Amino acid sequence: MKPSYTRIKDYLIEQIEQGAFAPGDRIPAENTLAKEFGVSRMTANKAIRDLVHQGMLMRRTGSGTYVVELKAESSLFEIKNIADEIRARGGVHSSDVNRLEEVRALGDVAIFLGVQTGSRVFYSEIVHRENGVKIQLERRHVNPRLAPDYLEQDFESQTPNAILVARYPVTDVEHSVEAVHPSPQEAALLDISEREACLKVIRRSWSGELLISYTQLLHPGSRYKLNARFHTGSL
Amino acid sequence: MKPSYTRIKDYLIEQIEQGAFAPGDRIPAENTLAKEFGVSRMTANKAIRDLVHQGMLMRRTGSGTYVVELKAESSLFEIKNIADEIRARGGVHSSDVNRLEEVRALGDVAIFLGVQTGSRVFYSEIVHRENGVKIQLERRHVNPRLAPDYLEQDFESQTPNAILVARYPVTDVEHSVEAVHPSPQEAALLDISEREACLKVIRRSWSGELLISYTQLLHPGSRYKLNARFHTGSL
DNA sequence: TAGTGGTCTAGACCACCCC
DNA sequence: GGGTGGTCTAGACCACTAA
Repeated sequence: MKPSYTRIKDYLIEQIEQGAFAPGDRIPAENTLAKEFGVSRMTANKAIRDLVHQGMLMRRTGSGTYVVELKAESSLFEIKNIADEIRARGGVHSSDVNRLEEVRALGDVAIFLGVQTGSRVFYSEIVHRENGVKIQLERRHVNPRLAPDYLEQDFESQTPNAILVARYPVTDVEHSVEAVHPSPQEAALLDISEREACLKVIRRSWSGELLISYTQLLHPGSRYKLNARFHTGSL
Repeated sequence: MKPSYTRIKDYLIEQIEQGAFAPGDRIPAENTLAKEFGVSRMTANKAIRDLVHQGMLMRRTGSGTYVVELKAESSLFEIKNIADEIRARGGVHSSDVNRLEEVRALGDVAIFLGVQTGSRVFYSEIVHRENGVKIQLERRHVNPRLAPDYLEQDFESQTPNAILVARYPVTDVEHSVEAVHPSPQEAALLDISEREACLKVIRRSWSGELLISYTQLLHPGSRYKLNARFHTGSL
């Protein structure tokens, strides 16, 4: 038998998801809910308390219990691709494929991709725009064994990330983040000054033991901010 | 008049901090605590529930309530303090306490700390050095209710982070990262040019639902890089 | 002043864990 | 079987908010 507070929780969640209780709205009082569901006030209290704890509701003594306003928390460090991230913010994503070819892995790239220096790897270079504004230069090296047809994909309609993630479940990601100034080439690609501070993110992703890709992301400092939130506790 | 469940909470926190209840230990049962403190079981329950929610205790139905094992820092983006980070690299950490005072929370600070605009909060401003080189300007606002003696700590021997983490298990962290140029004041504090790209990290940390601190970290781009690795899969 | 959440009581029954 | 937490009741008093 399910605890009876779950009936109240489920009801509230449903109303909120359907929009019957919109963000900022006040929900029925503890006493009201208790009466309607035929339980004691402490039981209604537990249902509400759980949802407050979950971040869905907030309470004000003497005033009422309210549906929390949407938190604008955008993408974290997770494997979300930039197109989704932009759409989630309500923006329009577009991109230009600048280069798409097979290259020889040299230096850092070979080391980080874990292949022999000089071996052939796939390379894509794409500029991503949010509402027409260039916000990311993505340069990606892909292990060709894992995605033999990588170069034949349609990158105008899908991002490289989406293509790879669809095929290989990403189990590990490593990031390094630093502030740099762009090279003249990079500045030109992003239409910014060489003087502008940029956020450079280097990402390596694995599927199990396999290193899938090595990616450099360059963002104009004035146009982009990274967000990440972690929950590490036991609740 | 303080609610009576706080007496039980305070007692438990004290015992845990003093080591009387060590990680992994079972604490007295709800009934026992209720009897000893002369309250009803529901009241003892609320005290325990709060500490579970805060991540300090964990419960097992039918077995008991246990002190949570301290999770050593996950190697993520986490709560590692910069002194440990530097030492882990084999470097020598030192720091200068630049400011240490009570200030009024204004604007962003009040919003992000979740306190009333104009209310008093603790503020510390510290420059951290690795092998003598300045690599981080740390500006931290602390919720005074959570650490009333914050300003009396010895920040030359401990970092603010270490002090706070020792007291409150951090369950949630939120970061935002961007590339910026330093203000003239910031440049002076870090001995860098105003032209240098800097990594600006804003971090908020929670213990359960309590917002502990709001911290701004500024790093010279040429001297610092952030690293993070996540394991996300089931593989 | 009426309504709301915050706290509290003194019981109760149950499922679960461990002995 | 005895102890533990999970849930639940039917009341209660209080501080705070809003009208």
